[in-house]
Amino acid sequence: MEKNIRVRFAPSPTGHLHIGGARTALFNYLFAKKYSGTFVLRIEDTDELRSSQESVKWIFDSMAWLGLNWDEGAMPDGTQKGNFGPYVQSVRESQGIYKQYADKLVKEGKAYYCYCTAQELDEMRKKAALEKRPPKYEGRCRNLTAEEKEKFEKEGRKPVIRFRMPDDGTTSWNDLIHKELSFENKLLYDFIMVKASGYPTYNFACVIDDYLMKISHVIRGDDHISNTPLQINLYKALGWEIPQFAHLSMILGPDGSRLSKRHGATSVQEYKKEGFLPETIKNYLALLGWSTQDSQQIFEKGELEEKFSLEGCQKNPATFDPVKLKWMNGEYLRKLDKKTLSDLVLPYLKEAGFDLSYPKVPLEELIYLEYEKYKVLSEAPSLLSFFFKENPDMDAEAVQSVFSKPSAYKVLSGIAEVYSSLPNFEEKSIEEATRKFAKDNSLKNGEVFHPVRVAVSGKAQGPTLFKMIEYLGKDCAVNRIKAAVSLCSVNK
RNA sequence: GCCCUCAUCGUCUAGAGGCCUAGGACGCCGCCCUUUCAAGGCGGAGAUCAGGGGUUCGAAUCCCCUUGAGGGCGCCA
Repeated sequence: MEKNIRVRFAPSPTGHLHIGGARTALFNYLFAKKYSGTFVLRIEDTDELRSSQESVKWIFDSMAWLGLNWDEGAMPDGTQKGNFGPYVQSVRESQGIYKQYADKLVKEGKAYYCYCTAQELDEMRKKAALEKRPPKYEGRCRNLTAEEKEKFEKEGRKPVIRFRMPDDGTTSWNDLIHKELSFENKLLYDFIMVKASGYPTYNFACVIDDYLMKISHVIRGDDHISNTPLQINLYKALGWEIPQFAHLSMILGPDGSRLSKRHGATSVQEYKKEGFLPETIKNYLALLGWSTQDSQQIFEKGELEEKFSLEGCQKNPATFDPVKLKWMNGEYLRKLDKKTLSDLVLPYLKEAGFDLSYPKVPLEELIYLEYEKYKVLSEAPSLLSFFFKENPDMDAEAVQSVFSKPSAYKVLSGIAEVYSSLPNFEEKSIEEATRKFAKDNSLKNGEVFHPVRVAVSGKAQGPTLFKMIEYLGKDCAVNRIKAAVSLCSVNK
């Protein structure tokens, strides 16, 4: 690869970091890592109405959580890191950076003031639609005379600055993912560079900044393909070198439409809250639109950074599959050691309002008992609840199916005796005693194990039985079994 | 309406003219392990490579058309 690879992620702070945005950030990050380039974070807050400081913070938080650290750009503490700052467009605007280039283009006749109002534009579009013409701006203000301008100014109209698009020829580029892409200039339109408020628009600010920040590769979503010829013409008008472009495919929801809120969780923050690991999100997102030649699924730490390439990127859109995401999270969760898993699960138990002081054994032991069950961290409370209270919630179905067996009463009353006289209340001795009880009473193991499990945990399914009983402790286990005796429908 | 893009199992994908009677992964089904649920192991179903034309000795792979899907046509980004 060429030297001085510089890429950027340029989110607009109008909400949480979306899963699609996170993927764009990830691909830029991976590309930079792969080629030892520089990853820049630029804040594109030129939407005065929707941008917010809060959103900037959310984006920083999500990026940090995912481990997508940037080498240059706006930093969470408000500073600007790097030699091409500031990296916040509103700040750049206030320094007159955009104005300077807009003025230059106007002076050179490559851009012009347009006095059309929003309402007028709207009417023009409606009329065009009615007449089955493309709804593009027809260049009404392209050649305004000084008198006309003066007249508009007197009316108090605030002009915008439009780029004067070439009338003929074609604009094409060799997209790193899509190969040759080309547009006829006559279909392009005189886009607005500077709004009436003096703020730059996306298409304008983006080009100015990518150039000034020496961005070598613009890696962004497919939805920007039609903006690209506009931007390329701007580069040309300015006489600037055009960067490489790579357009990533979109992420679709299960119904085939663009992933959005109605498909469920879409922000990185929501996935974090649900209990997905950042490693999972990174890995899964990487596989959405990219793959290795051997279709590798799980990547160890650092592997993505090493194996990523634009060549492996898919042109067609990918459907987001929450089921596979969960499977993958389970894979990552199972690799965690006791301590790490426990630290991650604890907040969920706290939030569920559990009495964490109730269990007599270390919490990390309890948590680890079910380690291969978790798909997302938020499932932990329901899996472990019976460890944290005097009387477990009894699952009606389990009670019905297990305690209605003729042998249940005998088993539970008998085993309660066995357990209470057990000197060493440990997994091994509990198991031995339980098996012996079954044998002595000519019962199948299952006939004994099942009712005991339900009696002790309230559920038909759960952790390995004897370890679970040990962790509950003798008193607790015996009490629960005794209490369950009364639930047996056949009393003999 | 116009422009652009895309098209391999339900889903993510491998595949860059013969290695493909199309491979992997998720999900699904079955078996094994097992006190349960998982996890794990093994096996299975599942794609005439959207359809139709070409090119070629030979096409999932190249070309054209059709169809379908997505994106854009904002003083949003």
